[in-house]
Amino acid sequence: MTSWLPLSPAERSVAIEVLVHGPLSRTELARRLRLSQGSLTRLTKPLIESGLLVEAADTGGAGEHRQGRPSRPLDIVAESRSFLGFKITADRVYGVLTGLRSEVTGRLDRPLATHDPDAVAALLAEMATGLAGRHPAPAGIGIGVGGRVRERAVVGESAFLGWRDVPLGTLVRERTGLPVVVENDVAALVEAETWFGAGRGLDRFAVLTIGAGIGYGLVLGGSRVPYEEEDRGFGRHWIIDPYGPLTPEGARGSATSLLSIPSIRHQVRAATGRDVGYEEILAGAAAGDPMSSRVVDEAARALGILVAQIANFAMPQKILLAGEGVGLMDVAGGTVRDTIRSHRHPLAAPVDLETKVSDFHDWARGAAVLAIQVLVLGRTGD
Amino acid sequence: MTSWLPLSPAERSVAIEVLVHGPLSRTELARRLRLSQGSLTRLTKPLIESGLLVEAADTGGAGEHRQGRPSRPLDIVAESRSFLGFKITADRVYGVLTGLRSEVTGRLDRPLATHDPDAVAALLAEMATGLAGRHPAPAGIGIGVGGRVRERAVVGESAFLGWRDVPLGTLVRERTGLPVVVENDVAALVEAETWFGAGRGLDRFAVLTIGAGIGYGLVLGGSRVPYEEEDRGFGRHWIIDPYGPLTPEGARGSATSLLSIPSIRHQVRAATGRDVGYEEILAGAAAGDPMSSRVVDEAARALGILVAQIANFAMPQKILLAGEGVGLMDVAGGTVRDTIRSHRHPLAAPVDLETKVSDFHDWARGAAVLAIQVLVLGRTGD
DNA sequence: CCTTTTTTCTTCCGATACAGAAGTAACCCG
DNA sequence: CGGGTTACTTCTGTATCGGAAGAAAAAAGG
Repeated sequence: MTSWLPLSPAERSVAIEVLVHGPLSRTELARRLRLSQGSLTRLTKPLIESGLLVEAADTGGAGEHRQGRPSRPLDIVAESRSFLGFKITADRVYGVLTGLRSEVTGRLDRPLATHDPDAVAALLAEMATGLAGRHPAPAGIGIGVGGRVRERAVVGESAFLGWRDVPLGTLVRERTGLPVVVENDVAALVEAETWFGAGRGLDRFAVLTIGAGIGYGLVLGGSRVPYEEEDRGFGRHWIIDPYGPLTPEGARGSATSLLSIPSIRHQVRAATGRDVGYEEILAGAAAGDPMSSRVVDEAARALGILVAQIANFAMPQKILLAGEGVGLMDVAGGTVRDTIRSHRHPLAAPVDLETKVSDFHDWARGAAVLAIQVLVLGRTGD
Repeated sequence: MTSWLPLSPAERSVAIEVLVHGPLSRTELARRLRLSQGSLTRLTKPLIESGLLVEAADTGGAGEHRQGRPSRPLDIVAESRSFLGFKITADRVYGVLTGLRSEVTGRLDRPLATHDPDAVAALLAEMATGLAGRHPAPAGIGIGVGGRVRERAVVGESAFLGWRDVPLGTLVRERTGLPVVVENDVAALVEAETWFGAGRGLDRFAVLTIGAGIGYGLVLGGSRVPYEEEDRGFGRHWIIDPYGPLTPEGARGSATSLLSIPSIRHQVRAATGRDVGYEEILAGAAAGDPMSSRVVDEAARALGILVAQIANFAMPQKILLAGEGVGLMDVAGGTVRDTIRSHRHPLAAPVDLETKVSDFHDWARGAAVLAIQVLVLGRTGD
């Protein structure tokens, strides 16, 4: 799995800086990377010749500079390569086609009829052909799976697919002829947000996902901290309230049983006997329905405690809430914020909390970013 | 505050590696620092000539090597420089004299009659003279203070001393003529443990101190994460059990009110009417006294929850419990460990927990380590 | 006891990459 | 049109590294 271009470490740092932080002039790059201007001329020359960078059209006439020779911002040729990203769920596969900046240029999703590894690989290959279409061949494929992934290639264990030691990377590579990177879905989303999203340029950054389960990722010094239990079941044993609700998933009063979408629906169903959708429960709480309000309020307090604990112990500069369940913040954001405050030291810096609703295509985009990192820029991973 | 020697970055990394990881041969150093053997000859030569390093006496005949030319381990000349470290408490000042490896070669403590900054500085200067004795002049002084410290020189705010913006570094430097580094006491202890203690060689490392208050420090990638509320009052707003005890210090059910030594004594006093010492309470719990057992047991569970949360969210490779209150682990270590387990994912890596009883001279030693880092090796700090 | 092997350390050389200085280019302003 | 200003390029000296080859120090083997 060799890198696209043989880049020296300094060249790579230039490429990453431009890729992540938009068009930058050589002088600005020299300042950021603490190199001399002369070095920047030397480093950028081969990158431009190889077609990875271009001198941007013009300063844009933004009136930024007053006098002197105008700067020549350099930009990544985002369209020069394309990447595929996939997210596999229990009953559906979501795929996106992106450029180097991880801008989505195509999306697709297909039902997943069987969990047989070969069939899944075949479906991915078929979707790859469909997505790539008449574009030039993509440079690589990233795949996000809920479960444990080893060496960015083998799915060690995935409960919802019933997989154990499935060499998904090899299976897909054989069918597409493209390099493949497989990673845990939460890990992929975290990396994507670190490079192109909320965590851009930060040193310490945390992501909490709310969906079918609770996911957590911590980024320190630009790289994600690996941990043993990264799996959908992460939050099942984070006990927030020992007297909290008991649901089919997770220990009593755990983050999963208080916050995950299935658990919230379970609680409402257990109390009312009706099967209500998540969005409907949120709407009910907003409208003042007592049963929904009680469950949503409890979830909001749990989320506040969780965020406060992350802020207290891991001390990230920013926390991102992502996933399908963050609509909770729209309905009960005030409760969440109040709870955070009451569980933080009054002198502590306020928590920089960002919310981002993400659908399954966003998860697929995260996987594509992983392919960009590994294949183009030669990041070997952890 | 210039560095002792003008070391190049590569030379500095060699010096630090030898300082922290004991005597090492050139070959071993080359392996660790990913340099060629030739470079190591070049880098070590001036360090040996300047007297900072020496070739250790012999391999020690440890029978380590089978054949071939025996290696020549290099070692820091620990005695070549000495350092002073001080810890200031409300009623007493503790001081130590150490070598480069932070080995203590002298200790002293004096009552603190007044909190007047000039008087404190004068006392420190007097103790410095007493400690240095007939040794050659120390290379620098480190001072640890509970409270906020700015730029490693000015005590921004210290509640127990009643100080605000006291330029302690300057005051002591003027009286001793030596370079001075001032830092928060917990921060200093954390740095010391990172370099020479439990956190040696680790990438992610957490320290939790139990004493008059609760302190916390997180080290990521070799450097400590700075945070706003670093102060004795850190744990006052970590709510562990909302229905927990209410004590004079800290919010109801906070880490401080459940775990700190004054709060534990307060709880026993409130229940029995007698003023009992901390050690006596621990002994009582061990002997089965119901009142002490109840308080100690609750504290142990709180500690377990705290450690589990740190492990869950900050994911350090090791957690060190330090301070005067860690005797709790001897009496109720089982409860602590059980609680940690129940608040962790079953698949999560077991928490590497180390306990270290520390007295006030250990805090002073931490401050001395800070002086070593800053003055000898030119670490500018954060 | 001398040679071979093995490992450590040193010496030397060439390649690389950097900073800094000086020069060139591009644009504004009067 | 020339000075001022800023961006970029070219050039050169230097620092630092890796790699090859050699010297040193010990064990192993005849």
